[in-house]
Amino acid sequence: MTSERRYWLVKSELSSFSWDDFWALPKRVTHWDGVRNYQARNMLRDEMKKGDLVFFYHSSAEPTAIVGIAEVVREGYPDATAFDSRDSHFDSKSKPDKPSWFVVDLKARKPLRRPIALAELRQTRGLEKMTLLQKGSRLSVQPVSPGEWETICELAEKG
DNA sequence: GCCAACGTTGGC
DNA sequence: GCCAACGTTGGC
Repeated sequence: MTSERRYWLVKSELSSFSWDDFWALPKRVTHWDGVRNYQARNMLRDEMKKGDLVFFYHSSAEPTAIVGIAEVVREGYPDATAFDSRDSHFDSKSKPDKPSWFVVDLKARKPLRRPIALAELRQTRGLEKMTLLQKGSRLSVQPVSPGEWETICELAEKG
């Protein structure tokens, strides 16, 4: 292995796919499908590598928070929901021989000892540059720096 | 290529 | 439910 493990954060609306839903899946593995943003697509397709670790974040929740840690277990491959006309994420412009959208497989590894709410992240020194905290940041897949990762894990451990 | 209109995200 | 911020679309 020449490359360092990298870190990411994915958002999910509490009501559509929660950490508990994730944890209850067979093998705790899911396809991270339905992403329809090119910046996020590029990360799913090109950058997220097997073994990378991923914070799982609840949006539209009370409170919004990072709640668990997942791992990339399969690297980018075409998003089948884009090919299915009955699926809400169907995209007629995406063809199996020239797919527009990609997924990775994620496996739920462990819940944080306690959820870390957005408000707490905002108050934490060292996280000022975190993508999640930038004004207007809406990316549903985003990079997390090693320093940010460590800071947040320590916060969760402190209890 | 510009940019107004529109749809979506997501915190509050 | 509101609305600011953002990305995409499409007329010109």
